[in-house]
Amino acid sequence: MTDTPTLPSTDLPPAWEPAAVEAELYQGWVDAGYFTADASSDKPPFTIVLPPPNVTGSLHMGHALNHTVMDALTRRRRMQGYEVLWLPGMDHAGIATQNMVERQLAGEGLSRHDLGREKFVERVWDWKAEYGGKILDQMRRIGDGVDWSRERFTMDEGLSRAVQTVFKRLYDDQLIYRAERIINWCPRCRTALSDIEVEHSEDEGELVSIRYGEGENAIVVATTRAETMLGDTAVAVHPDDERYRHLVGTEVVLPLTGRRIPVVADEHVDPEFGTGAVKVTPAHDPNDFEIGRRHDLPSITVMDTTGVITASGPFEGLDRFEARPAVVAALREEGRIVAEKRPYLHSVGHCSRCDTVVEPRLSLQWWVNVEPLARAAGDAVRDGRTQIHPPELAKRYFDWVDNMHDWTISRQLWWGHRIPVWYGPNDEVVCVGPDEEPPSGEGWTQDPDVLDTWFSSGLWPVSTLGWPARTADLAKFYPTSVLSTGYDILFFWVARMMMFGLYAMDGKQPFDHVYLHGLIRDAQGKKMSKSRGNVLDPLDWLDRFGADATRFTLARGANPGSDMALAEEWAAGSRNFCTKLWNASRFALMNGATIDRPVPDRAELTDADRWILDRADALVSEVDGLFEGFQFAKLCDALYHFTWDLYCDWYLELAKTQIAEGGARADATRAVLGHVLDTVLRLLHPVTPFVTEVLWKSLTGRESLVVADWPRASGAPADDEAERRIDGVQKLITEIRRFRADQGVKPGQKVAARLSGVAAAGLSAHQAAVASLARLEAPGEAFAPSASLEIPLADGTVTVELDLSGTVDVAAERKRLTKDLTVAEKELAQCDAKLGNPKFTDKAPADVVAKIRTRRDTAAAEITRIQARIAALPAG
RNA sequence: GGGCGCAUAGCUCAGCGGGAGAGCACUCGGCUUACACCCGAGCGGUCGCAGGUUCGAAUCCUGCUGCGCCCA
Repeated sequence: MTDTPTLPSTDLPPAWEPAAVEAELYQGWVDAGYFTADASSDKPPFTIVLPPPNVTGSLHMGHALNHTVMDALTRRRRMQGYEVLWLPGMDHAGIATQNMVERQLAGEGLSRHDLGREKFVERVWDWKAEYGGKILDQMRRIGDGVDWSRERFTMDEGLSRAVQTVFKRLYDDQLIYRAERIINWCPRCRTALSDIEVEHSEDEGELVSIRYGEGENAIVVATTRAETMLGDTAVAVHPDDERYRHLVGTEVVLPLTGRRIPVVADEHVDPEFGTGAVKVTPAHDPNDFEIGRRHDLPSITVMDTTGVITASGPFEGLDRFEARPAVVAALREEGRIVAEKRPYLHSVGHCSRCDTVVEPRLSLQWWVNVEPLARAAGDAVRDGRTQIHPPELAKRYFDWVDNMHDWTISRQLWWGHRIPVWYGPNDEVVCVGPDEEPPSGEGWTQDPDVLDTWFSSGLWPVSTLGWPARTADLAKFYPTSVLSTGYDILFFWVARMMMFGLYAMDGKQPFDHVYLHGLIRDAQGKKMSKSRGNVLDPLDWLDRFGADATRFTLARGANPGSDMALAEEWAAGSRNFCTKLWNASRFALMNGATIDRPVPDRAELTDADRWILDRADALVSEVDGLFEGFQFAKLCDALYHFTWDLYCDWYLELAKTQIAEGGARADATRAVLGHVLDTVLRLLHPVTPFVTEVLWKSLTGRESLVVADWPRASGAPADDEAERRIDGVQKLITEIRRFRADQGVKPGQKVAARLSGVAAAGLSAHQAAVASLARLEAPGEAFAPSASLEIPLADGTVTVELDLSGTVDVAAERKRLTKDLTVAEKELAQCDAKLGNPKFTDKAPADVVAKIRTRRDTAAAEITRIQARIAALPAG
């Protein structure tokens, strides 16, 4: 072995410090125009529209995961030569934003009504200019390669035009209508909500049974919302229910009010539930509304829009939650309370924005008849135009779109797209398209309400590309390639975008693939929540571990269809990986790793060279397949394993001896080091763009990895013999290390050793490597072997005699051999059991039987060998 | 109430018909000339329970138990 050459320095700093360089790198990429898409390009398109975050939002772990996924997908496609458009933007988040600004006004002692509609909306725009869009800067920090020149906002002029266009078109197609129905009403936000903006939870309440009527005609009903009895207009029973048959058609007196209400028979009453009789409040319950419709009952609204009782009487002016016990108390005083069950667990709807208990309320609203739209949205997935990943979630999608209720789209807000409908003095209703003049003159007024935010964000995949205009962007980049989001947003995003995209684009689906990732949880798999105090902040991770480590952690946890647990240790591990890559690259560069010199012909290469090149080839194929299948966790694991366990732990170590040889061998090694590193950096770049960019520029001297080519497997057949010999080298080294550790030899201490059987095992060329990695030195004149070990390899057994210059720890050696013996005996027993079963040898495939025979023979030989070793050990 | 999913090493998760795996944690030994954010070695599992199918089951089927999610 020659002297170790002094290592040349590189231009890389000794440690990877992400915080120092990330912002500058990112700005460089933006300035270079790498992320700006060209609609006139000849390259095949690859498009992702960012599910627009709320203008009020800031980056949380869920976003960070989704952005990592989208950035990885787009960066890979860009390297593969696609014309990539990743389009960013935000939605105006009607309720959330209006709440935010109203809170701000409240601090000044004002309400929005003090300002008036026009001034209030101006104020919201001011708010947006000053505070909105924090998340856009956070996207830069995480490294999102989005096309900032195409950034959009749902309230932009162009997108507003799209909204008005589609509204008009749907209205003309009679798919938008106005109707008075029971809707979900948030008394705090004072607006209607759609079904999916209501979250149900099992809450404790009280089930009160109330007796209506007297004597023979008495009938008992139960309710958890006693205050609604003020609005009862009937009692309903099942038509076949013998208990109540005599009462159907009669009237009972409604307590507290003195009103007489009918007893009606209705098929939808469940006679098994409770007393089998239900109170009917058509203005405050969806089921009761339906009963009311069937029996032509009046609807009496007993609350105002803030949940305060309006029914005249002692309860007027009380909030619904004050009125509830007050009504019960009054009923009790009249002796009408038959039973009270408390606590009583039942499902209660809450506003998804503010958590206020939703009040079902009779209200005149605008609706979308979703039936034809939802059927088209289902069909696009059914016939494979759009694929959902993972496919298991398609079922959930179908369940939703196939059973979707009509969609309430009007919101009683000021911030949003105002409904383009004018009402005339003689009950005229006119829907106005974007290029039409609204009717003017005495008595004409525009509908005061705005549209659900999802109405505009449902148009996002088409409106951001310029629709309804036939733009070059729309022609080039629609349908989009992938929509990525959490599975919890399936109904919000995917369903609505599918419905509108298909409708607007005459049946052309808005995306080819839908990738649904899991939700982020804490280290124990618990949901993150402020109240639990287990929320992890991606910005904190970006500061402390860097963008690459944050991204790698998230991508590595992204197994399809399942949630991911996260903890700081995960991020620290990824940071360590980046550091490892950094140091390995520095080492390779110090040793002259290069891509400028081609890798020599196979015949000129060592086993180690061929082995690592073959493994790199396999890695490229594996990573490609995993990317195509959205298998982010697995591709990260594959890259991690290759980089750390193969490239660093073995190839770099083997390369040390090859470089020490000098001459052509060293030059060839430098080429292999460089080419494999180049491949790894390219493959890692979509997930960890920053560290790979710095290293790759240093390795290649080229402009940027962002626009480098994606690697391809060479297609050369793998050298199985080289692999078998490297396996042998690894086993030899590992066994010697194990023996040394068992014997308590210090890792750094060199041990004189004599190897025999190396040539027969085919490892003559690898003696220097074994000596180096197992810390062996050549036997000197005084060589006195005190221990020996036999290591069976594929092509022969190598015997290693070691001079431990002292006594051997016989107990440790016996323990080690005994353990090996136990393993071999277990193996033998298992194999014999199988081979002794004629059904196995008859029925199992021949290759399986042959494999078991080989294993049996190997185990038997091992047992013989180890038993001899144990017998030869000195006593004690 | 209806539907779906999950139960594998201390923790988080891969594996989904023929030799129980990874990361982290833990134990032991090391500043071995890229890296202590490291290196080397190791410990650790009747694969939830009970049946069934099969030559063979962590892997397929049925039931049970526990947990989670979605919808009503």
